Amino acid sequence: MVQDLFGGSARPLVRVLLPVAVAEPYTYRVPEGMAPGLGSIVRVPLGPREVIGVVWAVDVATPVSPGRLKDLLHHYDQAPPLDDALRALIDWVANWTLASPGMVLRMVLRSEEALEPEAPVPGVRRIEAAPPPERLTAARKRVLDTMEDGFAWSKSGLAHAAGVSASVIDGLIAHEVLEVVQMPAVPPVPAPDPDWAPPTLTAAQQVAADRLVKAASGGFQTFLIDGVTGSGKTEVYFEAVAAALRAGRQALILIPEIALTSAFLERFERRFAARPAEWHSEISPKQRARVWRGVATGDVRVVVGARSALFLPFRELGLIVVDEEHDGAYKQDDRVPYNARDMAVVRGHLTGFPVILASATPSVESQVNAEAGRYQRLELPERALGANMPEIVAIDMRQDGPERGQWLAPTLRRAIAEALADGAQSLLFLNRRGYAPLTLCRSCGHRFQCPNCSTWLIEHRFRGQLACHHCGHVEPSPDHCPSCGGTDSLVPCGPGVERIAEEAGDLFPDARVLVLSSDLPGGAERMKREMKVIEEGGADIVVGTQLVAKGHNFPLMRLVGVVDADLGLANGDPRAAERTFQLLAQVTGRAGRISGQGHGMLQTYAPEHPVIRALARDDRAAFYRAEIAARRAAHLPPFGRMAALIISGQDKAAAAAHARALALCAPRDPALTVLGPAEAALALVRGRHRFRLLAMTPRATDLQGLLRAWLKQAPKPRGSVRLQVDVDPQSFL
DNA sequence: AGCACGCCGACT
DNA sequence: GTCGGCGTGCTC
Repeated sequence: MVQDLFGGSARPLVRVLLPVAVAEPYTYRVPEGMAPGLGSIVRVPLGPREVIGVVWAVDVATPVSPGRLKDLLHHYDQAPPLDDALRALIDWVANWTLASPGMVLRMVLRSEEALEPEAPVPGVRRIEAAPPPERLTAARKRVLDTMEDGFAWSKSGLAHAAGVSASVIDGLIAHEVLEVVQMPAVPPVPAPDPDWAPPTLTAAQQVAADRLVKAASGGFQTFLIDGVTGSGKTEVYFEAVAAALRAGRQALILIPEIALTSAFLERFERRFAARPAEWHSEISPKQRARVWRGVATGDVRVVVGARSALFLPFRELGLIVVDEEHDGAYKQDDRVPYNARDMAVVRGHLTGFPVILASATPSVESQVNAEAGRYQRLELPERALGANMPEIVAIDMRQDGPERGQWLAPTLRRAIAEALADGAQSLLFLNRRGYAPLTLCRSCGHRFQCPNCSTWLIEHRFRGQLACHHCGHVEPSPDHCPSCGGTDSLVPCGPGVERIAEEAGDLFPDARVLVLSSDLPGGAERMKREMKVIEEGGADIVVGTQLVAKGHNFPLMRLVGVVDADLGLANGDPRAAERTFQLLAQVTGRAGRISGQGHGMLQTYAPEHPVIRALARDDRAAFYRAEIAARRAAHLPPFGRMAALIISGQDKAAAAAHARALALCAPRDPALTVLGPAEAALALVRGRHRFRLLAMTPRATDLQGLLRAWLKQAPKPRGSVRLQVDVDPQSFL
């Protein structure tokens, strides 16, 4: 207690971080009888409303005039405080992403409900002293028989178990045979058993698993499990999870897609006899609160979740696994722009536990980190179960292309025919939805364009529509040209999956052809059904977009034909080659995954491109060598830093002035090249409200410092300014 | 006049 | 992030 000038006792002050986009924590008075410590979760007044926040510093001097100070409203003393390591992570991530710490805290405090203990569930129990009811009907007898064990039951659970309706139970309560009691809330998930079903591992898997198990009880270390499709990475890191559990620690497994969780959870259950807790954007508020609470108290031992699970308040986290670490879904682009893969490594470093990254096609960043010795590489070069990797060949479309208006090369057609003859499945992969990406008028040259965007409209023949894949605009398919009025003059240009399916149907009229594309009517349910149909051999030829690349195993798939392997290589994204390589490796890896009898064909006009050559020669190392050299030469990530300054708002003149300011400050650093102010200015002239500047420098600290200083001194434009830095932080740990 | 909307600054 | 205040412009 501090004596103030007037001899009265001044209340101690604390700084509270609020889930609000302000630069620093705010100061509040601690009222009598409240004793929050570092990390305590509190409720405070903020302007006209109340918000929750976390105590970031205690016993501080007031930075604002005492007259403005307000009192803490409440201390959530039932909720465990955020520990030092988690608070350090919040500050670290805020500093790294240039977001306000409050916005990072917001990702931690995702469930206000979780701060109060879970309300007990009302249940019913037999009143022991009470005799059976006078009229013991069959239904009533079933209820009492079910309750022989003497335990309390939930009403609905009891009704279900006894096969009666809830009114029978209400009747027994009214007759004072049963009483209503408060049952403690059920734990969110049962505890997993690390020794339930240990797998039989191959020699290579065993070597990797042994190293992980050894590291599991130790401090920070990052592993990269670099294993081909089907090599059994999951079994290997499950052993690390088991070791963490045995050591009394919690484990977190991050996976990229929500859509894949259910299959993954089942797999986990087979190994550990219990489902892990689930965490992603779709879970119900109640379950979210349960998992959050359970993670904080230690009742939940393993969480499987999407990137946001990284910010859960684990009590004794001892391992993070990042599965498919190369996946773009780990990046968040809005609010706090972070990559959960990198922040997982940061969390492991701050708390002191191992982190495992796993992929069949690791990101270039992780390959470089492994080469530099920052990550321990664990290689699984062969498929488990003795299956062979598919043989991949490139088809040079300049020499072996089909006739005009057709898209499947003769070599690929022969391979499909062979697969059909053997009763095996083929997958034709084309990452383009719809029938044709462009519709053209042959007589006047009119091209159908989106009224909102500057892109072409994609024909969807099954639906009879033209659609814009950027904004969702749709219009009915035209029967004449709106420009010259010509009928019969409209021609579709280029293929989409629908058109490939049509061609396959024409070539093989007896084959059952099935299209898999994310825009199929019927939603997730239909998709599940279709996947099952394929799995059970109900289709001969599957034509699919990107979604066939992930998750699902097709046991009968023998041939994978990539219709346009060059698609995606040409766009200006610095990661275009890497992404294409990863996608095509994943897709062709679907072939013969179970049978070991598979092959892939890549239709290409650029057979000498490093991506195509690496895939066709089954020489992944060659791809990474070429890509790493190219990145190094161009100062691209992970050697250069790529940042995007996004200025959004209505005031074009102010935003344009900012673009010029950045362009002007760039030459001060000879290593900094600013690409894009001209494009950005152009976008502004065209009336867009957003643009990007891409800036690159070999040293991230330079770029960050430069941009931060510039953001501080520059006049604030109307609208908002957001800075996004896309850089792998390993070199700063 | 009445209000819908967008912008902007404050929030301890 | 969220709120209230305020100016602008449109409608009853």
